[in-house]
Amino acid sequence: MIKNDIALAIEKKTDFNRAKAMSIVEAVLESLKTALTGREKVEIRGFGSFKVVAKKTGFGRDIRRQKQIRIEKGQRIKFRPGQELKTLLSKPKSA
Amino acid sequence: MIKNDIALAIEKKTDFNRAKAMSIVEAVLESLKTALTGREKVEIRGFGSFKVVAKKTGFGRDIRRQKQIRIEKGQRIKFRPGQELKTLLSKPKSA
DNA sequence: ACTTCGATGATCAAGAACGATATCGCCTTG
DNA sequence: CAAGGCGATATCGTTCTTGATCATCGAAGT
Repeated sequence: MIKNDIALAIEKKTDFNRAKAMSIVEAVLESLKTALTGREKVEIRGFGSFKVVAKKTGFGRDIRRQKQIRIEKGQRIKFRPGQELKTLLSKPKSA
Repeated sequence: MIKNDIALAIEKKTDFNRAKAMSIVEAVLESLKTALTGREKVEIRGFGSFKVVAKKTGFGRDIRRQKQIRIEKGQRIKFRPGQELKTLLSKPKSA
């Protein structure tokens, strides 16, 4: 699924045209981006939650030279599915 | 940030009332849920991607009794932030 | 539809997360 | 506003994941 597919879904659920649906989808995504950029935790009941956590992993691998390389620490986004989503995933795909 | 906050953002970006904005947000989330439930990969450029992967972890811990417990295998959702989001997170919070 | 630019995949090592359950906080709803 | 239900947390072991880089596929835009 890509952004366009989501816009299509909105288009069906509302009376907007594709362009408008798309802009709405982007607005939602941008809201999430803004929140996460501010390192704010995003919690959506029934769907899941995004949390920004400091990452401590400090090593990586350079494939060309096959040697370890130092990696700067940074931020990571942790996504945890909510109960509903977990339940849905527990079912055999074609539920 | 919670669902209501996202609806607020939509409310500002459009001319909808809170209720309509909320229903739209839910429509977006439901689209994502549907896709993920079907084990479909969701890829949104600039934001991130969700991928459903089979988890093999098979052991856990019961806190009360402090003993190992068997854990059924299942599905996990992996979220990977896109380049834009990663870039934003690299900046010192109050960019 | 085509072009462009981004995302994925692979690798190796080390660090991190997940897993269940009980409790508390807090989001959600009437 | 109050009540209800869901989500987060902690524990400890095991497994997985990240991390960068290059090529390729695919998403997004024209």
